[in-house]
Amino acid sequence: MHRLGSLLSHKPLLKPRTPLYSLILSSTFSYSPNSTEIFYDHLLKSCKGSSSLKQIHSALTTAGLITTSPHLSAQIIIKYAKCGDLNMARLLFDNINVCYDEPTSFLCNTMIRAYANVGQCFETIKLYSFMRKTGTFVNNYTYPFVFKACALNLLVREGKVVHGDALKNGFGSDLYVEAGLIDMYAKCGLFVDCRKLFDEMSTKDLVCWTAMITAYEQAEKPVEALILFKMMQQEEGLLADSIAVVSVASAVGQLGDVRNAQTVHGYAFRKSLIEELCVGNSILAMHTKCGNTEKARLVFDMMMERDVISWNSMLSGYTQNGQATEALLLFDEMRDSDCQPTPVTALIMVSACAYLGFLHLGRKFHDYIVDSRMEIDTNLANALVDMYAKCGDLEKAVDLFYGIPPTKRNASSWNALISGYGMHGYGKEALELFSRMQEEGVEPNHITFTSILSACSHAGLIDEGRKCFADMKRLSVTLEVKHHACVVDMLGRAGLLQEAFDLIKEMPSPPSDGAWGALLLACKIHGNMELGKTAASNLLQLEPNHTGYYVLMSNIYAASNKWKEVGKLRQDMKNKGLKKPAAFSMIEYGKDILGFHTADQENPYRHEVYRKMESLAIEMKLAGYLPDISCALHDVEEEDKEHMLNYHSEKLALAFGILKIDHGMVIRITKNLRVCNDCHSAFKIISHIYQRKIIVRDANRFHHFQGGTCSCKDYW
DNA sequence: ATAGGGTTAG
Repeated sequence: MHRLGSLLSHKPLLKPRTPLYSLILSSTFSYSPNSTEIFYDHLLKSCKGSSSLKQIHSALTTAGLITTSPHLSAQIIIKYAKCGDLNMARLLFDNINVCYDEPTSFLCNTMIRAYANVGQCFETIKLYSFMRKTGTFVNNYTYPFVFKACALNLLVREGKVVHGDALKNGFGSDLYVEAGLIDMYAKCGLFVDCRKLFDEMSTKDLVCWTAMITAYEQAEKPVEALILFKMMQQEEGLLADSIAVVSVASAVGQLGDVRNAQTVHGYAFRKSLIEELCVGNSILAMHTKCGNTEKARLVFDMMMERDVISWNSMLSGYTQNGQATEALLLFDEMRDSDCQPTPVTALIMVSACAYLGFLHLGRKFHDYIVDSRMEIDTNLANALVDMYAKCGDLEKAVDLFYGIPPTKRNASSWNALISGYGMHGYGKEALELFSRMQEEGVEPNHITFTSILSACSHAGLIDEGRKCFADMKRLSVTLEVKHHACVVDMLGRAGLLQEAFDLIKEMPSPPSDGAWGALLLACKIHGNMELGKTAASNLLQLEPNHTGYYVLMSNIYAASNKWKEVGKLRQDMKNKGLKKPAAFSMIEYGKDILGFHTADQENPYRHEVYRKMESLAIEMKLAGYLPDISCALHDVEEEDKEHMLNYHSEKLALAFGILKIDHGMVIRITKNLRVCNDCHSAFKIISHIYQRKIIVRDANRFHHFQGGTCSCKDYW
């Protein structure tokens, strides 16, 4: 930074020439190549690869053209720069400059461009300074390169100095220079300077508008971006080109605005812009961010060509919209395509496995990453830590975390590990890690606090959770609604229903469905029908079509034998066309993942599994287990309820595990819905009777059953 | 003979 600053403050040895002088220069020396030059020019233009370039280079040297033809020397420098051989380009540049009395602007611009394009700001600025020292005319071609280099390296100070030079030399109202400046100020985060410059421009072209729109979009101010886009169309009558569409699509995606998405899509279609790869990609990503994977897939299927960004966008679109299975299927297609997966692809697929809880598949992707020698950067390593934790293999998650070099661990790395410990019920460990994270100088963020609060809730660490919440207020961390919801959940599960309700009433912003939902769940666990009604009526205003809340409330009524109320809720659901999501449990068996529905009639193992379940029921009773029939929803005889409980999907999966999985092995089960009270008690007893370790994942929490107890100490 | 604005992951 300092070295660059001193470079710029150098007084030029020669007075820089004025624009007028350059005009004279360019008209006097207007260039026309001879036939030899045209021949070599052609050769250079058609040359591909560095070996043929070297051949042409030596031919040019032999012919003595390198030092006598400014055109050809510039062309070969451009070519070397494009091949990434900046050193050779520079060597040529220096040699040529020795041969001429003064370097030419064109050659310097060419060299500056080469440096700017790869972000070598130090060399860019050195060369700019060299031009000024030697009195080489700095022109409207030079500035955009310098600004680009400054933008890429966030060198605001240097950029401002060059900005001043541009103004002094009369290039302040060159559209190319101004667009470069807008972009530079935006990328450096100086939005005020950026907007001021933009507003003060007498004429603005499409590029300047797009640069300003992109500035807002990148700063996650999509509303402002769209306002500006409307102004551009209405006040200036400018029509968006493909780059403008890409930027606007991104803003619409941030808003998740379905209607605008349709408008942008329609525009891109009518103007045939959607046929361009990058436009197609951005429209695709826009739809997935609006939650519309079907539309996105339609765009994807219609694309004439696809690059890795198209594939990655579609894959992540599925994963983020809860269609991880679709992502897995699409990945198979990708492997048959001519697109090679990148570390970003791997990251998406690892998150898909995390979402599904497919440990076996997650391991396979991990192997795949290692086998294909993909670079595992911090992001990918974090995703792997998260995946192993969410798939139930906490030890492996911990291993991988410590494999990340301490200097490379960021907040997300710590968050993945902390939430991992929290999910598995290790609240004390999560809190310890939280302290260590801060000791090592990593700033906790809102996700860290969510993980910590939820860890306290899962482990029943009420006092610690309260303390943490108080600390957050003290540390002036921005308390979000979701943090309150975590505390409501913690208090509620612990049976402190009134305190939880008070917290909801005290919330600074209107309670989210998450907060009321946590309270409703607590009411179900602790059988509080009155408060449950309050929670449910608030919830049904916020989320009238959320099936889960209807089910919870009807569970509460059912537990108190209020069958009329249960019937009413059922009728409401029917009228709205809502269906209770089917309970579904999966168990890992060797390399397979086997699924069980409630009272499964199609499972190939159902006969032996049902037999085993019947004998398990007897064994459990002998060990003192009492069925918790409040978990059976149906308005039927007690005995039948008991019977029905035995066919909950997770119990069937467990019976299968006891039958088929070798005794020393952990039984891993994943359920899409929360495990019910009765299954929870049953699993504890079975873990004791059969001396098995059982790990169950439900709704993002783990239960480790062993020796008759559960890691969650019944705070679940 | 050289130029400015852009898409995926977290």
